[in-house]
Amino acid sequence: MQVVLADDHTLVRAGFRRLLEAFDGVEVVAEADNGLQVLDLVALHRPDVLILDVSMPGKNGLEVTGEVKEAYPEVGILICSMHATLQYVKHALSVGASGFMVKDCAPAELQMALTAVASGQTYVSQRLSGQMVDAMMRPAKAESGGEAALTPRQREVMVHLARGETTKQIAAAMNISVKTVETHRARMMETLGLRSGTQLVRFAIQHGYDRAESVD
Amino acid sequence: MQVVLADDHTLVRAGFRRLLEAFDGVEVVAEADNGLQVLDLVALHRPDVLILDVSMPGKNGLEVTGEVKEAYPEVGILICSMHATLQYVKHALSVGASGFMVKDCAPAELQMALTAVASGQTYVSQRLSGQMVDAMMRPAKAESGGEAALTPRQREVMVHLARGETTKQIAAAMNISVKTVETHRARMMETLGLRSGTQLVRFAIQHGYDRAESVD
DNA sequence: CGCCTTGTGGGGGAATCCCCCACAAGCGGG
DNA sequence: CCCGCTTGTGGGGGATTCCCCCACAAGGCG
Repeated sequence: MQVVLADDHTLVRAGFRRLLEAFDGVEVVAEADNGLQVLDLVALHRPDVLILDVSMPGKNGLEVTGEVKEAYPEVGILICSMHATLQYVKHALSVGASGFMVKDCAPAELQMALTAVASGQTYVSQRLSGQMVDAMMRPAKAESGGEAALTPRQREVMVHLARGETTKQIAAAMNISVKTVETHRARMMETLGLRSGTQLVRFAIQHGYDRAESVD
Repeated sequence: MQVVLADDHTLVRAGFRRLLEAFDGVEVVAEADNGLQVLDLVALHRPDVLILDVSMPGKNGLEVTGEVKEAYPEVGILICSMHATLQYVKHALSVGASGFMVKDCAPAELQMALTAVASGQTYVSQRLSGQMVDAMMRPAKAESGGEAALTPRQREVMVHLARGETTKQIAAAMNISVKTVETHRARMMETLGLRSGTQLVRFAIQHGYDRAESVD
Protein backbone atom coordinates (compact mmCIF):
# COMPACT_ATOMS: atom_id res chain seq x y z
CA MET A 1 0.00 0.00 0.00
CA GLN A 2 1.44 3.32 -1.07
CA VAL A 3 0.82 6.39 1.01
CA VAL A 4 1.36 10.11 0.51
CA LEU A 5 1.66 12.04 3.72
CA ALA A 6 0.80 15.74 4.06
CA ASP A 7 1.29 17.74 7.21
CA ASP A 8 2.97 21.07 7.74
CA HIS A 9 4.97 19.98 10.77
CA THR A 10 8.10 18.06 9.97
CA LEU A 11 8.22 16.24 13.27
CA VAL A 12 4.64 15.12 12.99
CA ARG A 13 5.33 13.80 9.52
CA ALA A 14 8.39 11.93 10.73
CA GLY A 15 6.43 10.34 13.53
CA PHE A 16 3.66 9.35 11.23
CA ARG A 17 6.08 7.89 8.75
CA ARG A 18 7.64 5.68 11.38
CA LEU A 19 4.23 4.56 12.57
CA LEU A 20 3.05 3.84 9.09
CA GLU A 21 6.10 1.93 8.00
CA ALA A 22 5.86 -0.25 11.07
CA PHE A 23 2.67 -1.58 9.57
CA ASP A 24 3.06 -4.47 7.20
CA GLY A 25 2.97 -3.58 3.53
CA VAL A 26 2.70 0.17 3.99
CA GLU A 27 5.10 2.43 2.17
CA VAL A 28 5.28 6.20 2.42
CA VAL A 29 6.18 7.28 -1.08
CA ALA A 30 6.12 11.05 -0.58
CA GLU A 31 5.61 13.82 1.94
CA ALA A 32 4.18 17.30 1.52
CA ASP A 33 4.37 20.20 3.93
CA ASN A 34 1.82 22.41 2.25
CA GLY A 35 -1.42 22.10 0.36
CA LEU A 36 -0.12 23.14 -3.02
CA GLN A 37 2.42 20.33 -3.21
CA VAL A 38 -0.12 17.65 -2.58
CA LEU A 39 -1.83 17.61 -5.93
CA ASP A 40 1.49 17.27 -7.75
CA LEU A 41 2.67 14.46 -5.53
CA VAL A 42 -0.57 12.60 -5.97
CA ALA A 43 -0.35 13.03 -9.72
CA LEU A 44 3.21 11.74 -9.68
CA HIS A 45 2.86 8.76 -7.35
CA ARG A 46 -0.79 7.77 -7.61
CA PRO A 47 -0.86 6.47 -4.04
CA ASP A 48 -3.53 4.22 -2.59
CA VAL A 49 -4.07 6.51 0.34
CA LEU A 50 -3.48 10.18 0.99
CA ILE A 51 -3.16 11.25 4.60
CA LEU A 52 -4.00 14.93 4.96
CA ASP A 53 -3.69 17.30 7.84
CA VAL A 54 -6.52 19.79 7.95
CA SER A 55 -4.54 22.90 8.64
CA MET A 56 -1.77 23.51 6.15
CA PRO A 57 -0.33 26.60 4.57
CA GLY A 58 -1.28 27.32 0.99
CA LYS A 59 -4.41 25.30 0.84
CA ASN A 60 -6.22 23.61 3.67
CA GLY A 61 -6.92 19.91 3.78
CA LEU A 62 -10.54 20.17 2.79
CA GLU A 63 -9.84 22.19 -0.32
CA VAL A 64 -7.13 19.76 -1.31
CA THR A 65 -9.51 16.87 -0.72
CA GLY A 66 -12.00 18.25 -3.18
CA GLU A 67 -9.41 18.77 -5.86
CA VAL A 68 -7.72 15.42 -5.45
CA LYS A 69 -11.03 13.60 -5.45
CA GLU A 70 -12.07 15.32 -8.61
CA ALA A 71 -8.88 14.44 -10.45
CA TYR A 72 -8.17 11.05 -8.88
CA PRO A 73 -11.33 9.65 -7.30
CA GLU A 74 -9.68 6.27 -6.71
CA VAL A 75 -7.30 7.69 -4.10
CA GLY A 76 -8.54 7.13 -0.57
CA ILE A 77 -8.25 10.23 1.56
CA LEU A 78 -7.80 10.12 5.30
CA ILE A 79 -8.17 13.45 7.04
CA CYS A 80 -6.31 14.10 10.29
CA SER A 81 -7.21 16.81 12.72
CA MET A 82 -6.82 17.59 16.38
CA HIS A 83 -10.05 19.38 17.06
CA ALA A 84 -12.92 17.47 15.55
CA THR A 85 -16.58 18.18 15.65
CA LEU A 86 -19.33 16.32 13.92
CA GLN A 87 -20.02 19.20 11.59
CA TYR A 88 -16.41 19.19 10.62
CA VAL A 89 -16.49 15.51 9.84
CA LYS A 90 -19.58 15.89 7.74
CA HIS A 91 -17.96 18.65 5.81
CA ALA A 92 -14.83 16.60 5.21
CA LEU A 93 -16.75 13.58 4.04
CA SER A 94 -19.00 15.67 1.84
CA VAL A 95 -16.03 16.96 -0.13
CA GLY A 96 -14.82 13.43 -0.71
CA ALA A 97 -12.75 12.24 2.23
CA SER A 98 -13.06 8.57 3.13
CA GLY A 99 -11.92 8.83 6.70
CA PHE A 100 -11.51 11.23 9.57
CA MET A 101 -9.07 10.69 12.43
CA VAL A 102 -8.30 12.60 15.57
CA LYS A 103 -4.59 12.88 16.14
CA ASP A 104 -4.49 11.55 19.67
CA CYS A 105 -5.75 8.09 18.85
CA ALA A 106 -3.99 4.77 19.37
CA PRO A 107 -1.64 3.49 16.67
CA ALA A 108 -3.88 0.49 16.22
CA GLU A 109 -6.66 2.82 15.24
CA LEU A 110 -4.51 4.45 12.62
CA GLN A 111 -3.89 1.06 11.11
CA MET A 112 -7.57 0.25 11.07
CA ALA A 113 -8.36 3.57 9.48
CA LEU A 114 -5.70 3.04 6.86
CA THR A 115 -6.86 -0.38 5.80
CA ALA A 116 -10.46 0.73 5.78
CA VAL A 117 -9.77 3.73 3.60
CA ALA A 118 -7.51 1.78 1.27
CA SER A 119 -10.26 -0.74 0.66
CA GLY A 120 -12.76 1.95 -0.12
CA GLN A 121 -14.61 1.87 3.17
CA THR A 122 -15.39 4.88 5.29
CA TYR A 123 -13.65 5.23 8.61
CA VAL A 124 -14.40 7.67 11.36
CA SER A 125 -12.35 7.88 14.49
CA GLN A 126 -13.83 6.10 17.43
CA ARG A 127 -14.06 9.26 19.49
CA LEU A 128 -16.12 10.81 16.76
CA SER A 129 -18.36 7.88 16.09
CA GLY A 130 -19.31 8.13 19.73
CA GLN A 131 -20.60 11.62 19.06
CA MET A 132 -22.38 10.35 16.01
CA VAL A 133 -24.09 7.69 18.00
CA ASP A 134 -25.25 10.30 20.45
CA ALA A 135 -26.61 12.42 17.66
CA MET A 136 -28.38 9.45 16.19
CA MET A 137 -29.80 8.31 19.46
CA ARG A 138 -31.08 11.65 20.60
CA PRO A 139 -34.50 11.29 19.02
CA ALA A 140 -34.78 7.63 19.93
CA LYS A 141 -33.88 8.47 23.49
CA ALA A 142 -36.46 11.20 23.65
CA GLU A 143 -39.03 8.60 22.80
CA SER A 144 -37.84 6.07 25.27
CA GLY A 145 -38.08 8.43 28.19
CA GLY A 146 -34.98 10.61 28.18
CA GLU A 147 -36.15 14.15 28.78
CA ALA A 148 -38.80 14.76 26.24
CA ALA A 149 -41.24 17.14 27.80
CA LEU A 150 -43.45 16.53 24.80
CA THR A 151 -46.72 14.69 24.91
CA PRO A 152 -47.34 11.83 22.46
CA ARG A 153 -49.62 13.93 20.36
CA GLN A 154 -47.13 16.75 20.26
CA ARG A 155 -44.40 14.40 19.18
CA GLU A 156 -46.65 13.20 16.42
CA VAL A 157 -47.07 16.72 15.15
CA MET A 158 -43.32 17.19 15.43
CA VAL A 159 -42.69 14.26 13.14
CA HIS A 160 -44.93 15.69 10.46
CA LEU A 161 -43.32 19.09 10.86
CA ALA A 162 -39.90 17.57 10.44
CA ARG A 163 -40.97 15.99 7.20
CA GLY A 164 -41.79 19.39 5.81
CA GLU A 165 -45.57 19.09 5.76
CA THR A 166 -47.81 22.12 5.97
CA THR A 167 -50.23 22.73 8.80
CA LYS A 168 -53.13 21.74 6.62
CA GLN A 169 -51.48 18.51 5.56
CA ILE A 170 -50.72 17.65 9.15
CA ALA A 171 -54.27 18.33 10.18
CA ALA A 172 -55.53 16.09 7.41
CA ALA A 173 -53.05 13.35 8.22
CA MET A 174 -53.93 13.37 11.89
CA ASN A 175 -57.61 13.85 11.19
CA ILE A 176 -57.97 16.89 13.41
CA SER A 177 -58.56 20.59 12.84
CA VAL A 178 -55.93 22.99 11.62
CA LYS A 179 -56.51 24.94 14.78
CA THR A 180 -55.69 21.99 16.95
CA VAL A 181 -52.42 21.49 15.14
CA GLU A 182 -51.64 25.12 15.77
CA THR A 183 -52.34 24.69 19.45
CA HIS A 184 -49.94 21.76 19.64
CA ARG A 185 -47.33 23.80 17.85
CA ALA A 186 -47.81 26.73 20.16
CA ARG A 187 -47.55 24.61 23.29
CA MET A 188 -44.43 22.90 22.02
CA MET A 189 -42.86 26.22 21.26
CA GLU A 190 -43.64 27.34 24.76
CA THR A 191 -42.18 24.29 26.47
CA LEU A 192 -39.15 24.38 24.21
CA GLY A 193 -38.62 28.11 24.49
CA LEU A 194 -38.79 28.81 20.77
CA ARG A 195 -40.06 31.98 19.19
CA SER A 196 -40.98 31.17 15.62
CA GLY A 197 -42.51 28.28 13.82
CA THR A 198 -39.47 28.09 11.65
CA GLN A 199 -37.36 27.48 14.72
CA LEU A 200 -39.69 24.70 15.66
CA VAL A 201 -39.07 23.04 12.30
CA ARG A 202 -35.39 23.53 12.92
CA PHE A 203 -35.67 21.86 16.28
CA ALA A 204 -37.67 18.97 14.89
CA ILE A 205 -35.13 18.24 12.20
CA GLN A 206 -32.04 18.70 14.32
CA HIS A 207 -33.46 16.30 16.84
CA GLY A 208 -34.08 13.72 14.18
CA TYR A 209 -37.84 13.59 14.28
CA ASP A 210 -37.76 13.15 10.53
CA ARG A 211 -36.09 9.75 10.73
CA ALA A 212 -37.27 8.24 13.93
CA GLU A 213 -40.73 6.96 14.71
CA SER A 214 -40.25 3.89 12.54
CA VAL A 215 -37.94 2.03 14.89
CA ASP A 216 -39.42 -0.81 16.91
CA MET B 1 -10.74 -5.08 34.53
CA GLN B 2 -13.24 -7.81 35.31
CA VAL B 3 -15.39 -9.21 32.55
CA VAL B 4 -18.42 -11.47 32.44
CA LEU B 5 -18.82 -13.27 29.16
CA ALA B 6 -22.16 -14.49 27.85
CA ASP B 7 -22.57 -16.51 24.67
CA ASP B 8 -24.44 -19.71 24.03
CA HIS B 9 -21.65 -21.39 22.08
CA THR B 10 -18.97 -22.92 24.22
CA LEU B 11 -16.30 -22.68 21.58
CA VAL B 12 -16.98 -19.04 20.94
CA ARG B 13 -16.73 -18.33 24.65
CA ALA B 14 -13.47 -20.16 24.87
CA GLY B 15 -12.04 -18.23 21.98
CA PHE B 16 -13.17 -14.95 23.41
CA ARG B 17 -11.75 -15.80 26.79
CA ARG B 18 -8.35 -16.47 25.30
CA LEU B 19 -8.46 -13.26 23.37
CA LEU B 20 -9.55 -11.24 26.34
CA GLU B 21 -7.01 -12.66 28.70
CA ALA B 22 -4.26 -11.88 26.24
CA PHE B 23 -5.04 -8.24 26.89
CA ASP B 24 -3.25 -6.69 29.80
CA GLY B 25 -5.28 -6.41 32.96
CA VAL B 26 -8.37 -8.15 31.69
CA GLU B 27 -9.82 -11.00 33.68
CA VAL B 28 -12.83 -13.11 32.73
CA VAL B 29 -14.52 -13.79 36.04
CA ALA B 30 -17.51 -15.76 34.80
CA GLU B 31 -19.20 -17.19 31.74
CA ALA B 32 -22.86 -17.69 30.96
CA ASP B 33 -24.41 -19.76 28.20
CA ASN B 34 -27.95 -18.42 28.45
CA GLY B 35 -29.71 -15.20 29.23
CA LEU B 36 -31.16 -16.21 32.56
CA GLN B 37 -27.78 -16.89 34.10
CA VAL B 38 -26.41 -13.50 33.27
CA LEU B 39 -28.23 -11.42 35.83
CA ASP B 40 -27.15 -13.73 38.65
CA LEU B 41 -23.56 -13.68 37.54
CA VAL B 42 -23.51 -9.93 37.30
CA ALA B 43 -25.05 -9.66 40.76
CA LEU B 44 -22.43 -12.01 42.11
CA HIS B 45 -19.32 -10.62 40.47
CA ARG B 46 -20.15 -7.00 39.72
CA PRO B 47 -17.87 -6.93 36.68
CA ASP B 48 -16.66 -3.80 34.92
CA VAL B 49 -17.84 -5.01 31.57
CA LEU B 50 -20.42 -7.51 30.41
CA ILE B 51 -19.96 -8.97 26.96
CA LEU B 52 -23.27 -10.20 25.62
CA ASP B 53 -24.14 -12.21 22.57
CA VAL B 54 -27.41 -11.11 21.07
CA SER B 55 -28.91 -14.50 20.42
CA MET B 56 -29.05 -16.69 23.47
CA PRO B 57 -31.57 -19.19 24.75
CA GLY B 58 -33.78 -18.12 27.62
CA LYS B 59 -33.50 -14.42 27.15
CA ASN B 60 -31.90 -12.53 24.32
CA GLY B 61 -29.10 -10.08 24.77
CA LEU B 62 -31.20 -6.98 24.47
CA GLU B 63 -33.64 -8.04 27.16
CA VAL B 64 -30.77 -8.89 29.43
CA THR B 65 -29.19 -5.54 28.71
CA GLY B 66 -32.24 -3.67 29.89
CA GLU B 67 -32.45 -5.65 33.10
CA VAL B 68 -28.79 -5.42 33.93
CA LYS B 69 -28.68 -1.71 33.26
CA GLU B 70 -31.65 -1.13 35.50
CA ALA B 71 -30.16 -3.04 38.40
CA TYR B 72 -26.48 -2.21 37.87
CA PRO B 73 -26.14 0.87 35.68
CA GLU B 74 -22.41 1.10 36.35
CA VAL B 75 -21.70 -2.09 34.41
CA GLY B 76 -20.59 -1.40 30.85
CA ILE B 77 -22.33 -3.62 28.35
CA LEU B 78 -20.78 -4.61 25.06
CA ILE B 79 -23.14 -6.33 22.65
CA CYS B 80 -21.78 -8.80 20.12
CA SER B 81 -23.59 -9.88 17.03
CA MET B 82 -22.81 -11.28 13.62
CA HIS B 83 -25.43 -9.58 11.53
CA ALA B 84 -25.70 -5.96 12.45
CA THR B 85 -27.91 -3.28 11.05
CA LEU B 86 -28.16 0.31 12.16
CA GLN B 87 -31.65 -0.21 13.49
CA TYR B 88 -30.33 -3.01 15.59
CA VAL B 89 -27.57 -0.87 17.00
CA LYS B 90 -29.94 1.90 17.84
CA HIS B 91 -32.17 -0.50 19.64
CA ALA B 92 -29.29 -1.97 21.59
CA LEU B 93 -27.99 1.42 22.65
CA SER B 94 -31.45 2.64 23.55
CA VAL B 95 -31.90 -0.15 26.07
CA GLY B 96 -28.60 0.71 27.70
CA ALA B 97 -25.74 -0.96 25.88
CA SER B 98 -22.50 1.00 25.67
CA GLY B 99 -21.03 -0.75 22.70
CA PHE B 100 -21.88 -2.84 19.70
CA MET B 101 -19.41 -5.14 17.96
CA VAL B 102 -19.63 -7.32 14.92
CA LYS B 103 -18.04 -10.68 15.53
CA ASP B 104 -15.70 -10.72 12.58
CA CYS B 105 -13.65 -7.76 13.62
CA ALA B 106 -9.95 -7.65 14.37
CA PRO B 107 -8.75 -8.48 17.89
CA ALA B 108 -7.37 -4.98 18.19
CA GLU B 109 -10.85 -3.66 17.74
CA LEU B 110 -12.16 -5.81 20.52
CA GLN B 111 -9.57 -4.33 22.80
CA MET B 112 -10.50 -0.82 21.82
CA ALA B 113 -14.16 -1.56 22.36
CA LEU B 114 -13.44 -3.06 25.73
CA THR B 115 -11.44 -0.14 27.04
CA ALA B 116 -13.94 2.34 25.68
CA VAL B 117 -16.88 0.60 27.31
CA ALA B 118 -15.04 0.12 30.57
CA SER B 119 -14.33 3.83 30.76
CA GLY B 120 -17.95 4.72 30.13
CA GLN B 121 -17.57 5.71 26.50
CA THR B 122 -19.72 4.46 23.69
CA TYR B 123 -18.13 2.22 21.11
CA VAL B 124 -19.60 1.11 17.84
CA SER B 125 -17.82 -1.29 15.57
CA GLN B 126 -16.00 0.31 12.72
CA ARG B 127 -18.06 -1.50 10.11
CA LEU B 128 -21.18 -0.07 11.65
CA SER B 129 -19.98 3.46 12.11
CA GLY B 130 -19.36 3.43 8.38
CA GLN B 131 -23.03 2.78 7.86
CA MET B 132 -23.85 5.52 10.32
CA VAL B 133 -21.76 7.97 8.42
CA ASP B 134 -23.55 7.05 5.23
CA ALA B 135 -26.89 7.55 6.88
CA MET B 136 -25.77 10.89 8.21
CA MET B 137 -24.33 12.06 4.95
CA ARG B 138 -27.14 10.94 2.70
CA PRO B 139 -29.12 14.15 2.99
CA ALA B 140 -26.03 16.32 2.73
CA LYS B 141 -24.63 14.51 -0.27
CA ALA B 142 -27.87 14.44 -2.22
CA GLU B 143 -27.33 17.64 -4.09
CA SER B 144 -24.46 19.52 -2.49
CA GLY B 145 -21.84 17.70 -4.50
CA GLY B 146 -23.64 17.44 -7.78
CA GLU B 147 -25.55 20.64 -8.14
CA ALA B 148 -25.37 23.29 -5.48
CA ALA B 149 -26.60 25.65 -8.13
CA LEU B 150 -27.41 28.43 -5.71
CA THR B 151 -26.28 31.97 -6.25
CA PRO B 152 -24.34 33.73 -3.48
CA ARG B 153 -27.30 35.82 -2.45
CA GLN B 154 -29.52 32.79 -2.39
CA ARG B 155 -27.07 30.96 -0.20
CA GLU B 156 -27.05 33.93 2.11
CA VAL B 157 -30.79 33.74 2.47
CA MET B 158 -30.47 30.00 3.01
CA VAL B 159 -28.16 30.55 5.95
CA HIS B 160 -30.61 32.87 7.63
CA LEU B 161 -33.44 30.47 6.95
CA ALA B 162 -31.49 27.63 8.49
CA ARG B 163 -31.00 29.68 11.62
CA GLY B 164 -34.74 29.91 12.05
CA GLU B 165 -35.20 33.57 11.21
CA THR B 166 -38.42 34.94 9.81
CA THR B 167 -38.72 36.54 6.41
CA LYS B 168 -38.92 39.95 7.99
CA GLN B 169 -35.82 39.38 10.08
CA ILE B 170 -33.91 38.16 7.05
CA ALA B 171 -34.96 41.21 5.07
CA ALA B 172 -33.79 43.46 7.86
CA ALA B 173 -30.51 41.61 8.29
CA MET B 174 -29.74 41.72 4.60
CA ASN B 175 -31.03 45.23 4.26
CA ILE B 176 -33.42 44.43 1.42
CA SER B 177 -37.17 44.22 1.03
CA VAL B 178 -39.28 41.37 2.32
CA LYS B 179 -40.42 40.86 -1.21
CA THR B 180 -36.90 40.33 -2.44
CA VAL B 181 -36.30 37.70 0.19
CA GLU B 182 -39.44 35.99 -0.99
CA THR B 183 -38.21 36.03 -4.56
CA HIS B 184 -34.95 34.40 -3.52
CA ARG B 185 -36.87 31.78 -1.62
CA ALA B 186 -39.14 31.10 -4.55
CA ARG B 187 -36.28 30.75 -7.01
CA MET B 188 -34.42 28.42 -4.68
CA MET B 189 -37.50 26.28 -4.29
CA GLU B 190 -37.80 26.10 -8.02
CA THR B 191 -34.21 25.07 -8.65
CA LEU B 192 -34.31 22.60 -5.80
CA GLY B 193 -37.68 21.16 -6.67
CA LEU B 194 -39.32 21.86 -3.34
CA ARG B 195 -42.96 22.62 -2.82
CA SER B 196 -43.29 24.37 0.51
CA GLY B 197 -41.28 26.90 2.43
CA THR B 198 -41.10 24.49 5.30
CA GLN B 199 -39.34 22.00 3.06
CA LEU B 200 -36.90 24.71 2.14
CA VAL B 201 -36.05 25.18 5.80
CA ARG B 202 -35.67 21.44 6.05
CA PHE B 203 -33.31 21.46 3.11
CA ALA B 204 -31.29 24.33 4.51
CA ILE B 205 -30.75 22.61 7.84
CA GLN B 206 -30.05 19.17 6.46
CA HIS B 207 -27.46 20.63 4.17
CA GLY B 208 -25.69 22.29 7.03
CA TYR B 209 -26.37 25.89 6.11
CA ASP B 210 -26.87 26.62 9.79
CA ARG B 211 -23.25 25.89 10.72
CA ALA B 212 -21.18 25.72 7.64
CA GLU B 213 -20.39 28.82 5.68
CA SER B 214 -18.20 29.80 8.60
CA VAL B 215 -16.07 26.66 8.64
CA ASP B 216 -12.95 26.60 6.46
C1' DC C 1 -27.84 42.94 -30.19
C1' DG C 2 -31.08 39.95 -28.14
C1' DC C 3 -31.18 36.28 -24.36
C1' DC C 4 -30.46 34.59 -19.95
C1' DT C 5 -29.32 35.08 -15.18
C1' DT C 6 -29.30 37.69 -10.99
C1' DG C 7 -30.83 41.01 -7.83
C1' DT C 8 -34.21 44.05 -6.75
C1' DG C 9 -39.05 44.98 -6.07
C1' DG C 10 -44.85 44.93 -6.21
C1' DG C 11 -50.11 43.05 -6.06
C1' DG C 12 -53.23 40.09 -4.31
C1' DG C 13 -55.57 36.21 -2.47
C1' DA C 14 -54.86 32.17 0.26
C1' DA C 15 -52.60 30.22 3.95
C1' DT C 16 -50.11 30.67 8.06
C1' DC C 17 -48.67 32.34 12.40
C1' DC C 18 -49.48 33.82 16.99
C1' DC C 19 -51.86 36.03 20.36
C1' DC C 20 -56.26 35.69 22.82
C1' DC C 21 -60.08 32.33 24.34
C1' DA C 22 -63.20 27.87 25.67
C1' DC C 23 -64.44 23.18 27.23
C1' DA C 24 -64.20 18.14 28.19
C1' DA C 25 -61.58 14.38 29.95
C1' DG C 26 -58.22 12.52 32.98
C1' DC C 27 -55.32 12.57 36.97
C1' DG C 28 -53.18 13.79 41.30
C1' DG C 29 -53.14 15.93 45.78
C1' DG C 30 -55.11 18.21 49.71
C1' DC D 1 -64.58 14.86 46.91
C1' DC D 2 -63.41 18.71 44.59
C1' DC D 3 -59.84 21.72 42.92
C1' DG D 4 -56.14 22.39 40.05
C1' DC D 5 -53.27 20.90 36.45
C1' DT D 6 -52.37 18.84 32.05
C1' DT D 7 -53.85 17.25 27.52
C1' DG D 8 -56.54 17.22 23.51
C1' DT D 9 -59.78 19.45 21.03
C1' DG D 10 -61.44 23.67 18.93
C1' DG D 11 -62.51 29.20 17.57
C1' DG D 12 -61.61 34.62 16.50
C1' DG D 13 -58.92 37.89 14.61
C1' DG D 14 -55.14 40.63 13.18
C1' DA D 15 -50.44 40.39 11.56
C1' DT D 16 -47.52 37.94 8.74
C1' DT D 17 -46.11 34.90 5.31
C1' DC D 18 -46.72 32.11 1.27
C1' DC D 19 -47.01 31.63 -3.53
C1' DC D 20 -48.69 32.70 -7.73
C1' DC D 21 -48.56 36.49 -11.04
C1' DC D 22 -45.65 40.62 -12.64
C1' DA D 23 -41.64 44.44 -13.72
C1' DC D 24 -37.01 46.42 -14.47
C1' DA D 25 -31.90 47.23 -14.21
C1' DA D 26 -27.31 45.30 -14.47
C1' DG D 27 -24.15 42.05 -16.25
C1' DG D 28 -22.57 38.09 -19.11
C1' DC D 29 -22.41 35.78 -23.45
C1' DG D 30 -23.27 33.63 -27.82
